[in-house]
Amino acid sequence: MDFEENEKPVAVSPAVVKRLPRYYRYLRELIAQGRTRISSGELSALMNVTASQIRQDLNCFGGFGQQGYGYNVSYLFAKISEILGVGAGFHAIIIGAGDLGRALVHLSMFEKRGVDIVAMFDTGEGMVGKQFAGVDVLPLEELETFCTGQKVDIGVITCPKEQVRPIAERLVRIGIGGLWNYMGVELKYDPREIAVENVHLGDSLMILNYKIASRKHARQEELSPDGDPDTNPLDENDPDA
Amino acid sequence: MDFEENEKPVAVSPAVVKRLPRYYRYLRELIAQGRTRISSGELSALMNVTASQIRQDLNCFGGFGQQGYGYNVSYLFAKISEILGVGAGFHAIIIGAGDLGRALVHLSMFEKRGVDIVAMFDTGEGMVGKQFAGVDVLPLEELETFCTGQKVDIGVITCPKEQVRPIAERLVRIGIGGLWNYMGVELKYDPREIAVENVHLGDSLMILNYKIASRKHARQEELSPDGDPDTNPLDENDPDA
DNA sequence: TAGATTGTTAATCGATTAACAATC
DNA sequence: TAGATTGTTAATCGATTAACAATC
Repeated sequence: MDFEENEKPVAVSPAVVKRLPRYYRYLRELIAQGRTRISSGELSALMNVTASQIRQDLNCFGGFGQQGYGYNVSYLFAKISEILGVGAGFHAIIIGAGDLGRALVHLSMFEKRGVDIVAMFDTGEGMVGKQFAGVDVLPLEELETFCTGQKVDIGVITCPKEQVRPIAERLVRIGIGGLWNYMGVELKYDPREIAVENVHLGDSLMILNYKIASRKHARQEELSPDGDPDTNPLDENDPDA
Repeated sequence: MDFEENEKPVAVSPAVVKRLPRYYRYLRELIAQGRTRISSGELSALMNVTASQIRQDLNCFGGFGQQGYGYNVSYLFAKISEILGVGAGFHAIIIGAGDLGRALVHLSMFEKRGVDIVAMFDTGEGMVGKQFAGVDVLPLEELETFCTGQKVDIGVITCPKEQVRPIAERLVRIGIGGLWNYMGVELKYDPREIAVENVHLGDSLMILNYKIASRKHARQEELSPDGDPDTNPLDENDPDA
């Protein structure tokens, strides 16, 4: 339970939160396969994490299992879905109808997770008035009018870098629930005021670069004799990272 | 240096590696501003991390600073760039010329980080032969021919989910350096065989969802003065479900 | 009941922060 | 030199894993 006896909410550690979507994916897959029941041991083998971690993680939110039985797959999936706000009926708008914004609106990601894209916004003459995946592109000036006329929870930021901060500011003023920021511009808001999730694609590319470059170095080391058998061989099994 | 005296490579912790791209961005910005010198203390204030962590992180790779002076910004930037493989002249191909692939090829991300996109691949009649951002879309059958005829380091995977595993397999066989996987399909390879970096956009959206949803619950807690202290409701974070 | 497996506490491990001696 | 600030070791904190009693 994430409430102590005095009913004060206890923050779930970020490490745990980061793992939740992965549980969600695996459980969805298990349901698709018709599994009705699974133990932490079986799930651990499947996901390459310890059974202990699975039980510990799930117990941050409540006792979802049953001793001697394991977990009921659909019940557990329902619980995790609920925790992750799937089915909360969140509405999103996309700011920027450029390549990235248009790619996002076409992906099934949002609807698969119960998030409804209700509008896109752009300044460019070329884009305003068009439709992508059935979503209208509205002029940026109408942002406030639109958002007061209808519930909007998430602002997806894909506009040019220079506009990121002013637009974030406008969305905060509107009282939107969260920002999904793709532009690599760092936004500093009090998390109690607005939730921010940054997608740093460039950072991810750099990390891949690093892995490739460092593997090359390691290889070159391998070739030179010195090879000492009792080294631990870069043992990184983290499939997700 | 990440080599000990005996020249054995010591694995840098994933926590440190994840932070490197952020240092890279801040240093690039400092250079743009004309800064020539910075101390760990100043950088820590700027980046909102401890000075201790900055010094600790940088020292995994070598002594880049100077006591009593701090760090030379361009030197440090050059070092981090090198560690991250910027300027290593990596070549990338994009598998899948759908919305996502086309969005990626248009972003300046790759060239800004010294990675060259040398081709896109697709099966669809509609796409093969077209050009996006000056990059040709080739038929998927030519994957092997193309990659043996020219150095390719990175495969960006944006093709349909069902094709992800077979295509990854082909790229591994070709001996490509790393995969940048956007499709949320988990790939399990020995990191010594191929580097894999997964971009789970759906997971990121879920985490944002979680933050928004849990903030709402916290708010509601604030409002209700004090719940019944000794109830153990399995589900108090279930106002809407 | 006996076997299985959770929920949970305790032990271990890793990562972050603090402190300070080295040194520019 | 004196002041500043690194590089590095030691202390703290948090997260993961192991162990086991509770219990289905």
